[in-house]
Amino acid sequence: MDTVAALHRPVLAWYSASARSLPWRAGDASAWAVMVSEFMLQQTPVKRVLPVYEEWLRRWPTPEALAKEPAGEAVRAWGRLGYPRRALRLHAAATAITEQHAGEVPRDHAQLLALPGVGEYTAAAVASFAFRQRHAVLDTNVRRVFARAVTGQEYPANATTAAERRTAATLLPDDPETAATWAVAVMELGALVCTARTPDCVRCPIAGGCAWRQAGSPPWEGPARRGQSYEGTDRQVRGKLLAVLRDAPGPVTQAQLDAVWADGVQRARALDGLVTDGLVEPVAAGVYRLPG
DNA sequence: GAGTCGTGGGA
DNA sequence: TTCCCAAGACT
Repeated sequence: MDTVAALHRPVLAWYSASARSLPWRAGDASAWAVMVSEFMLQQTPVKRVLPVYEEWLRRWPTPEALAKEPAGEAVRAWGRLGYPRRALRLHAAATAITEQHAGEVPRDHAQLLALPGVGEYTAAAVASFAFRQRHAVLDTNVRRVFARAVTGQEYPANATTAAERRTAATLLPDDPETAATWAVAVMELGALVCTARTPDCVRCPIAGGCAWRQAGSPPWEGPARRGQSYEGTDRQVRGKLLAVLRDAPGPVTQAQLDAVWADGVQRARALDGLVTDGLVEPVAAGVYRLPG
């Protein structure tokens, strides 16, 4: 289909001219560096990732370096990025890479997918960005660009569909190197131009062929996207509890934890969840620490 | 498949 | 100010 190939040139040209200079995109960025960035970028804005990423790569330049440290150090160094289980999983992935892959991030997509914390998106992203392989990379940005440009809807559905995978596969350039650049280019287009709230169609290289624009930019009529209530949830309590652990040099007491949330029932439930997840370790009666 | 899991900044 | 949501994974 010429209509397919016709999308490639303008998007690739736009990316060449407009891409952000990000450390994990530098020519000397290792596969490990790419993997660290992908874990951190899951549901987290680039701006907040940057300083933590730099610190992590300086401190742990290889999977082996991270694997040598207690998981709690990874959790502490995660700082306030959010979803701290990612730190635990990244540490576990580093351990698996060290023990099962001779310290080298695997190039094989299936082996990547088998690592802790690596799902469909991250496996494709690492294989594509770090190893320049041909994979469809479907993140929230890409899904939104395709929903608009191809399907003519303002937003994609909540969960990735088979139709989206077909679309992504169809649009993927044949040449692996070109496919890898295409993947990051579409993602960048979604992040900078085809944004969720107020797309900047004036600067969009494919606005002329965008199905959503051609349809008059109709508003989203699908099911309401689920909101993320936060205030008063267990997640908020977990965050407060873990912040106490992160900010303390060593083990903390029950009293220190009790001080951050009034509801004892909810507080106990949240703490129990953190212990179950392996983010917190009981050391003695009423004493807790980050995992050793 | 729907719920859970943090955090903070921009519109 | 309030609300939306930002390169998902896992159960």
